[in-house]
Amino acid sequence: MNIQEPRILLVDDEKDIIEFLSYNLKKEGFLVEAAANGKEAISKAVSFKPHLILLDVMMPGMDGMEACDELRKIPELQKTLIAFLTARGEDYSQIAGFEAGADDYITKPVKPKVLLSRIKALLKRYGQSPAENIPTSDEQIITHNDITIDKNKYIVIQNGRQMELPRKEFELLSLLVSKPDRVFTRDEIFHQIWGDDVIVGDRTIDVHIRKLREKIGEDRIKTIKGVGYKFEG
Amino acid sequence: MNIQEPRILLVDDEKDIIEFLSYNLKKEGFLVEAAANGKEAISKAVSFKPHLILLDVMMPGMDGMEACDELRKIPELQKTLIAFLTARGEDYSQIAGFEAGADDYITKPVKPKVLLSRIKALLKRYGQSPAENIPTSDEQIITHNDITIDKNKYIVIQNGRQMELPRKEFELLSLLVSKPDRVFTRDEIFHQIWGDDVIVGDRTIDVHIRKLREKIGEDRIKTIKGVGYKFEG
DNA sequence: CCATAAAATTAATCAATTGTTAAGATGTAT
DNA sequence: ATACATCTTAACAATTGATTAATTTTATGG
Repeated sequence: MNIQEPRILLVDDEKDIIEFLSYNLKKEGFLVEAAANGKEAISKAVSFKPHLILLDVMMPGMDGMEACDELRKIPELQKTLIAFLTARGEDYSQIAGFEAGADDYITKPVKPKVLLSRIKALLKRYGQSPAENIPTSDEQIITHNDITIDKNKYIVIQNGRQMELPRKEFELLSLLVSKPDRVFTRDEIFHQIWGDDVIVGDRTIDVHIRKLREKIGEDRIKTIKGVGYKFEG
Repeated sequence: MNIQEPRILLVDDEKDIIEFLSYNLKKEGFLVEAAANGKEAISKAVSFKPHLILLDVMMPGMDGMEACDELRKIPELQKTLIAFLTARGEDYSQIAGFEAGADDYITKPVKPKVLLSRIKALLKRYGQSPAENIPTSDEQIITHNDITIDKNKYIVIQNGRQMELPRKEFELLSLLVSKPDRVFTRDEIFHQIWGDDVIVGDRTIDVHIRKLREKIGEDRIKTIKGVGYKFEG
């Protein structure tokens, strides 16, 4: 059986609460990440792909309800559960309308035991077995928009067109696509693909980038001058 | 639980005050060390690596402002918060300009409760609290009001509009936005962005500031003449 | 209110980084 | 061994970004 810990994303602006919850959840074997506000929550949710998001309703900036709205719009998070954390006695009137987006409510303060049973119930109820459709981190197949990279077969598929890339080009592309939009510095790239002790000239990377651009399209890999390259989604 | 207490370095030449503050802070669970003058402050800061330094402005020998200047040049203390302690009614004229480098002001005499809430607010605001242990992913995102800076993607988002800034401009903006309303002296800016050994003319910073203002709006970066710049929230 | 130093502005110049191309080196399969 | 693919390098071009220089504007203390 493919046992993988359920991933939980905590979103709360109060560090104390994050810490408290985090400690208790980790102790139970959950993988936990935290975000301090709505924006952070969204970006972390995308990368972390949690099974469950515990979302504080009242937060500065983008609050929990807005955040929930945004989260619900993200395709990859369609099956992700969202539970609202509300302070006891908090004005329910505005929250009520948002029942729609939330899978559960949990009132703070909450005892660890209660929290855990609620979470387990939630995960069980919706049969959210991680292996189902949520890509795991060590996945051998990376897909992003029109591009799919199969590290096992060593092939790249773009719009159904299958390509075989030379090793270096393949590794370079895999690296960039593994974190779309993230900038990889030249140093990082050297370190990842050539290793620490191989020394190659400055222009080597450019040439590989050049060939990749020829093959997958000129505008997919963006240069950030003085910094590095990134793959654009 | 493995919580690491925040470390606070007190710098004041009056023993009474040190004792008074020290007692109150320790009672709240902070780790406290003391120094009686600027030089001592610097050497203790290096070894103690405090999260926060409470710095008396008026001291014999190297005074608080000088000390602050020196402290800001030490790379390991880049994230350290510095709050000035000023005697009520102290000649503000010279201090005013020296908002530079300080993250907060506290006027003496100060009631323990007030001091504590100020300290907690500071630590919370800049996320230097002990709860920092929570594993953060490799995302470095600074958000302040309408502006979000994503260092991984090397982009700035303002009201949903995404911009790509050249390296120096990006770094300069990141620096200023990292501590809104805090004044950064030109010296500090040079140290942080150009490093110690690069020498460039005086007007270089102005030009970069100019370009930033063109891009993010004229009134976001404020000039404090004779001192430096700050990003306004 | 003026004198003065600091900062803003603008355009021009300079510097650094990356792009491009082709050739040669290295490796690999038949 | 030969042919082919891949990787790297070198030389130069192109581009972008950073800095300076010259001038005007602004802020501040006397």
